[in-house]
Formats: sequence, structure tokens, C-alpha cells
Amino acid sequence: MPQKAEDRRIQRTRKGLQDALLELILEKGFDAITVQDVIDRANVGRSTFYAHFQDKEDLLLSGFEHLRTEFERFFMEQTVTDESPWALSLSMFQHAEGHRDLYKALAGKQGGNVALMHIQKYLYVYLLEHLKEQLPKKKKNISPEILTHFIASSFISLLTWWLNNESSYSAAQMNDYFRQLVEPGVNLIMQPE
Amino acid sequence: MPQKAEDRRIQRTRKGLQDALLELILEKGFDAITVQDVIDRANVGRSTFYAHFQDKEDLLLSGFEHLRTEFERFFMEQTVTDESPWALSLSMFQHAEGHRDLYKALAGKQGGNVALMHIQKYLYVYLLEHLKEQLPKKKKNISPEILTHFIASSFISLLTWWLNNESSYSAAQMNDYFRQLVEPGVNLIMQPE
DNA sequence: AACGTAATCGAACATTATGTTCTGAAACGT
DNA sequence: ACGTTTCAGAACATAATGTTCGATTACGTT
Repeated sequence: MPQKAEDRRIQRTRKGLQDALLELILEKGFDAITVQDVIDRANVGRSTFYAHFQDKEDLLLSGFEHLRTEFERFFMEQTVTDESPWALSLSMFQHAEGHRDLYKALAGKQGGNVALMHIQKYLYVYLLEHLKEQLPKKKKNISPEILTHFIASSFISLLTWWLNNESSYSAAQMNDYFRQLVEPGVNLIMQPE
Repeated sequence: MPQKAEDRRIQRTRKGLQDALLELILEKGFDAITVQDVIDRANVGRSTFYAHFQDKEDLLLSGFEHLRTEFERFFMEQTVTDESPWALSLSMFQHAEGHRDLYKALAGKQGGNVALMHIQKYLYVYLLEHLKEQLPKKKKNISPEILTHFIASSFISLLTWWLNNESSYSAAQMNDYFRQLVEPGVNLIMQPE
């Protein structure tokens, strides 16, 4: 039996609002958008908007959740054995390559930094989990938290640069650059001698 | 002859508004602040505020300009020969250490990212200037722009982490971590063989 | 110490966006 | 075809923005 079918009106309204918001982000940037803009574009009544979302940030995050789910499926499908940060980063560059406008809206300079901080947090949690086991036990070393924060924010930094500069680099190239820049420093810390 | 003396009322008003804004940022974050909050705290008339600043962002940037000037004096005074990125970063960590609240307001998570983007841009311009000469001429390599962007954003990332986590690391320690993480990758690119 | 100037105050005002409430109409799933 | 849920649209209260203006106060200068 299929899960409780959801009213089509609800689906249409939510999708319409999400799409309208993403369009508007690419046009004028998240901060400049008003709820009025969104409901005009989506052709939705004012009271309807507030029946579904608290505010425009809530709407943005609902779109982000959808993307996250989709990325996780994408990631699961292709990764087999490699659990290093570089597998995750490559997948994310590739996923962004395939959904360029969506990623630009959420992670580009137009997107405000709300979604961006969520993406970084997501990476941070994933990486911290996978790095903690591998870290040497020696004291006097960098805390896992700084190390993880550094890797995650470096990735975000390259991703946004890539999205904002319409550069012609491929996802694979971007991941190579990411590794070239970040891996040497990280390896020196993980394997002290 | 001293430069044309500026009306004390102007100085007091501007300083009062800047201080009020910085206090409020530490209390509730830049985004949640209204112009009304600022003029109430500073005890300044509404029309007076708009006689000096366009909006709260304009006010924030005026405070940032002041900080930048002060940092440049600080930097000039102590640096002698070293023109590598690591001299600049050490000075900035030290300057932040000496003006912790001010830096927290401008570069912490409460500060919105307006000032932060200005700081990063400032670093970017400085670094690009100093790195371009040293880059190897080989093709097939990372563009100076990505490399510079990476260094600048890595620094910003560690700085904000440091400010937001009330950590007990010293400025010198933070700069060591910064070098440990960033320098190996950068050196490999700058000296290919 | 007194003068002319310039900054400030505070109130009034138009404008814009927010978020809530309500009623009738339309679309939905069954 | 039926009962239920969602939607549109309008009305409303609230709050912040940015401008204008006349009266008052503090300023630098002489």
C-alpha cells in the first residue's frame, strides 16, 4: 500500500513556492526577496504561504532538505569503498555540476549564508565522525574539531568560488585542486612521523 | 596646523552610534538589530542617525574602516622584513587578540557576514599582490586566484572559529595551526619540483 | 562673553513589509 | 456525489523604514 497520499493542492503549492524562491534568488539574491515577491511569483495567496511556512527562511530550508535527500541517494549509489573526505567532496562537486542552478541558488553568493551554513554543518558532522578514528593519539596536536572545521570550510570555499565564477573547470578538476591544497597539511597532522 | 577641527557633536554622535551597534551585535546579532534599537541605545534622534549614515550596514562599515586603519598601523609597526602571508596572518591574530570584543562583533557569527566579506577581500587583495610574483610560470597549474582565495578563506575560517569558541589558544598558536594546515599544500604548488 | 552657524531633537508623515484572521469558493480523495 | 480540506482575497494590527521641518541646543570663533 502506498503511503498516505498527500493532497495535490499541497504538493503544488509547496513546489510552486520553492521554485519561485529559487528563481528569485538567482535574480536578486535571497536578502532582497520579500514574502510578497514570492507569493506574487508563485501566484499563491498570502494566507496560504503562512499556512505552509513560517517565513522565507523556512521555505529556503525546506528546499535545502529536499536537495540533501537527493544528494544522499546520489552519494550512496556511486561510492563503494572509499570513506575518505575526498570521496564525499568529489560526489558533492559532481552533484553540484549536475544541478548547477540549484546549487548556485543555495550555495552561491546570492543565496544568503543560511543554506551554506547548513551544508557546512552537514560536512562537518560527517567528517568529524570519519576522522576521529584515524587521528593519532598524540597530545600537543590540533584538536579534531579545528581540523574538521578547516577541511569543511575549505571545501565550501572552493565550491562557492566555483559556483560564483562560472569557471569551466570540471567537478573532477575542482576536487583535484581541493585535494592538492588540503591533503598535504592534513596528512602531515594525521601521520606525525 | 591641525586639520580643520571637527565638531564635537559629530564625533560624539558617530562614536555613540558605532559603540551602540557593536554592543547590540554582541547581544543579539547584526541581523536582528533595527535602526530603532541603535538610536535608542545611543540616545540619538532618528533624523540624526540618517544625517550620518544611510542604514545600519553603512554604520557597521564605518566602524570597520576605523578598525582597518588601526590594524594597518599595528602591522606596519611590527613587521620588518617578512612579506609572506604568515606575517600578515600572525599580526591579524595578534590584533584580534588585543581587541577581542571588537573582532567578535565584526567577524564573529553574530556579525552578519558583511564585515567578514570585507576582511576577506582585504586579505585577498594583499595576498594576490604578494603571491603573483612568486608563482611558478608553469602552465597546467592552479590559477593564482583560486590559490589566493583558498589562503584567505582558510584564514578567515580559523579566525572566526577562534572568536566563536572562546578557545584558550594564543594568537601565536592559532597562526601555527594556520601554517601547519595551509603551508604544505601551498608550498607544493609554488615549488613544483 | 556674545555671536552666528551647524547639529540635534522630536514629532509627524508616507511607505512598505509582516503576520493573523475570516469567509466564501474551489479542488480534493473517497 | 459527498464531506473535508485547502485556497484566494480582503481586512486588519503591528512594526520598521526613511524623509521633512521647525524649535532648541551646543559648538567654534572672534
